[in-house]
Amino acid sequence: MDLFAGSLEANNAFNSQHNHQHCISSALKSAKQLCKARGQRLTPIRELVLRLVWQSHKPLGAYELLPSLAEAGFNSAPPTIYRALDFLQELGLIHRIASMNAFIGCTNPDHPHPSGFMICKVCKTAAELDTSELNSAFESVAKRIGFAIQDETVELVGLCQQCQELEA
Amino acid sequence: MDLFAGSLEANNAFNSQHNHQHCISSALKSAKQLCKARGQRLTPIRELVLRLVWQSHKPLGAYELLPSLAEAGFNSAPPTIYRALDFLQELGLIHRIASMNAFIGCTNPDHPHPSGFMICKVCKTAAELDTSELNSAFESVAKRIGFAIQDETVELVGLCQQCQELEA
DNA sequence: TAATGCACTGTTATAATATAACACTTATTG
DNA sequence: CAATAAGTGTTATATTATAACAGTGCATTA
Repeated sequence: MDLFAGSLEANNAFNSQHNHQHCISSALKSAKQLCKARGQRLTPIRELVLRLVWQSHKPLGAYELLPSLAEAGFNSAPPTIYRALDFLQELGLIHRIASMNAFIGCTNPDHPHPSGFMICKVCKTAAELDTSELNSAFESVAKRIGFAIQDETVELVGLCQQCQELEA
Repeated sequence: MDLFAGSLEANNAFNSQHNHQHCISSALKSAKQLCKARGQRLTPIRELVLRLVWQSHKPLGAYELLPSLAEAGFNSAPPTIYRALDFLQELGLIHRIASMNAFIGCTNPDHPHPSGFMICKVCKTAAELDTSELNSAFESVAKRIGFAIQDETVELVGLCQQCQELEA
C-alpha cells in the first residue's frame, strides 16, 4: 500500500547547497509580520533567540543557546531563554522536538500546518515535513474512538543520505 | 482525502469496561516468553517495574515508580528504575512517551510494529495505535530524500470522549 | 506631565528528569 | 569450584525546566 506517496514533502534542510541566509531572513520577516499582526513585540532578546535557533537546521537545546545570550550582553539565566522560546513557540515560529529536548525554526510559520520531522541521528539535521495529509488518517481513527486531537508530535529518527554514505 | 480510513486501530485503553487484569497477565506472559527467547532474565525488579507500568493505561514517570520499588524492599535510587525501564524498552515491552517523559506498557509486544499514541491531556490515558500503514507515507517521503528511518515517535494529544463529555 | 498599568526582564532558588562511575553481589558457565 | 558476566547498590552529578518575586521601562490616559 502506498496511497500516500507524494503527499508528504520534506524541506531542504538536508540539502547543504541551499541558501541558508534566505532561511534566516525569511524567518525574521515572518516573525516581524506575525508579531505586528498579533500586537506582540519582537524584542531584542526574542529576535536574537530566533536568530540563534536559525543558525542551522539542527535542533538546539535551551542551554546551548544561553552562552550566546550572555555574549550579546543579556542576562543568561534559564528563565530568559525559556521565556523567549515559549514566546516563539506560541507564535509558531519555532518547534520543540520532544525526543531531543531541543528547538528548531519553523520553515513555514505563515501557513500553520501540522508538522513532523525527519531527524538524522548522526549529523542532527532535522527536516520539517508538512503532515497535513496524514491528518485524515489520524482523524479517522480519532473519530472512531471519539478522540479530539489538539496537538501532534511526529518525529522520525534515522540517517540522512549523506551520513549513510559516510558510514558506509 | 480519506485514503487511510480504517487503516489505523487504537487499543481499548479508553474503554473503562475492559478487563484490565487481562492486560496485566498478558503483558507478563509476553515478557516471560520474550526473555526466554532472547536469553534474558526477567528479574524481580524488572517484573515489578513492568507490573507498575501496567497499573493503568496512563504513562508514568520514572520518579513516580520509585516509591513502589522502595515499598517492595528494593533500592530506590534513580539508576535502579532507569535500568529496568531501559531493559523493558529494549525488549519492546514498554514505550517511552517523549512528550511526557513517561513510560507505558506496550499492548502487543509479541508482534513488533511501529506505534503511536493518542493521549488524553485531562485523564492522561494513552491508547496505542498500530501505525504500520502510515509507514508507507513516511517511507515514501524518506525514500525521495534518501533518509533511512530507524525510529518513529507519533504522539497525538487531545481529549478522549469521556473527558470531552465531562468538560461540556 | 504625572500617575498608572502592564509587558518584559533580572535574579535566586529549586524542581524534575536522567546518567556517570564505581563497588559489590549473584548467577551462569566452563 | 573458579572465572566471568550480568545485575544491583550507592553516591554524586548532569541536564532540562519552572516557580516566585523584584525591578525596569514603555504606553496610555487623566
